[in-house]
Amino acid sequence: MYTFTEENYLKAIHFLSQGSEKGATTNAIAERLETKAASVSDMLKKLSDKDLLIYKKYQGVKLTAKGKEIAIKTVRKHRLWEVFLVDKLGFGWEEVHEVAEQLEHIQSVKLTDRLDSYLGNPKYDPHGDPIPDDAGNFPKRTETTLEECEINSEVIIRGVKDTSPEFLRYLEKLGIGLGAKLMVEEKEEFDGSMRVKINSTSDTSLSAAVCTNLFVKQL
Amino acid sequence: MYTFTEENYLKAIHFLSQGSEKGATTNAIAERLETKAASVSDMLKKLSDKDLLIYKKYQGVKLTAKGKEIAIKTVRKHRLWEVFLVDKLGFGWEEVHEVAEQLEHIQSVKLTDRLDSYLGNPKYDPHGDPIPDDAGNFPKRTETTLEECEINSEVIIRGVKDTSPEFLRYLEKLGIGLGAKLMVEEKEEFDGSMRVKINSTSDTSLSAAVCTNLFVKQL
DNA sequence: TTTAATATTTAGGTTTGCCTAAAAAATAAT
DNA sequence: ATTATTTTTTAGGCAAACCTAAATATTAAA
Repeated sequence: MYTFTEENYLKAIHFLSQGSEKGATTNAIAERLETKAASVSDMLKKLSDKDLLIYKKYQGVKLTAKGKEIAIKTVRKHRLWEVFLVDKLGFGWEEVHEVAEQLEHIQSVKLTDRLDSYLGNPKYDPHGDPIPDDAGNFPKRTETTLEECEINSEVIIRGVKDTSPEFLRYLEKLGIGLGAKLMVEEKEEFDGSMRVKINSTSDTSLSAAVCTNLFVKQL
Repeated sequence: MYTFTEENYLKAIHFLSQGSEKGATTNAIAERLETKAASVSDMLKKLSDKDLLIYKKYQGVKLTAKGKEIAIKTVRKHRLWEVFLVDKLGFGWEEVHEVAEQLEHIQSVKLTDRLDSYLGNPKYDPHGDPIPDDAGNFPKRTETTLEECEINSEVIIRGVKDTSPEFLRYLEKLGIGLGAKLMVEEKEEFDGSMRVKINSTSDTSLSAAVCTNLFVKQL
């Protein structure tokens, strides 16, 4: 029905529109898709003709209901496949994205639905990102970051904001994975770093850069 | 590394070269890929430039070692995914081909290998077709068809020559699946049909068209 | 063996998605 | 408010993979 490229554009625009009212800009889309602004302009015209987005020259774009639906369906597939790769095939959470970028374009409603139930209808992917259901609804999400936590609070790692392999590998090295328990022991005003105990064992100092990228649930 | 289209051409040529010494003809490739002969000519030139096949005008084509390797790797992925769909997700054997046509192009050696062992290193796909191993070697195969069997012989269904959904659904209706046991009770000289008992229960007459398309193993 | 039929290739054209370079619009700075 | 900068769009082109129509080879038939 839709090409890989079209789905990728819709997914990027969906992501970039999160929060902002104005939608996504040409340049931002180009950067995210690692292509040139001129190519994006081209493509926006085509997607607009297909009623997948609203496009007025120089004014950025917003997805239509149809465009949003396709974007969310693609995200759903991406995240379900990530769960599959980690839970069933034993991949590390830092190596699933690339493969899921391919698998997300497989067209078969039946496949997606069966996969979903085969995996036990997971609500979050291996990075803690929410998986929309069949109807496109995202599960609610605790969006507290570690940075916001008080001294002496105990928290469970629920997700990461930055999902780059570099960051994920660093967390791996620290022994911080989804579900890990952290105990906040100290907060350094000077640089925003925090001293935490990980899974009741090792003591580590986490930079502010790390703390702001960790979603947690208070215990 | 290679496009979907390239992989599909190589797979088609590999299939059409089975047995015949002369390789595949332009028309046969066009028919199999549901495209036009002119498009095939175009593509053969390109694949030849990439040293994936040997092409001399008007003389048909043969795959090079490299081309053959890609074709077999694609077949391997296709068949592994078919096993996944049937064994893990409960798809019917007549509906997996279409989805596997998409999944076979996913590029990730790790994925293929992990999938293989997750499925228990299967030797045959849901239609009884052999799955090449990591190195591209096909498991040996009993290529007896039901048609060749004598009266009173007992056989197990091992595969189908025709894998069209129509045929597979008809078999389903007859209660004939992979592993089913057949007892040959009668052979009709007139039209080549055979009267068989299926799984020690129902008695049915199978047309010659059906018999020639069933691979069996003698008990 | 010459003609007829079939198979294959060439020529020229389309669409998709990308590019660079240049023009135009929008935003920021003086 | 005019200039400078940045953003976006247009113009013109390219490669992949397809198409139709016409030309050329090959094979089969008379």
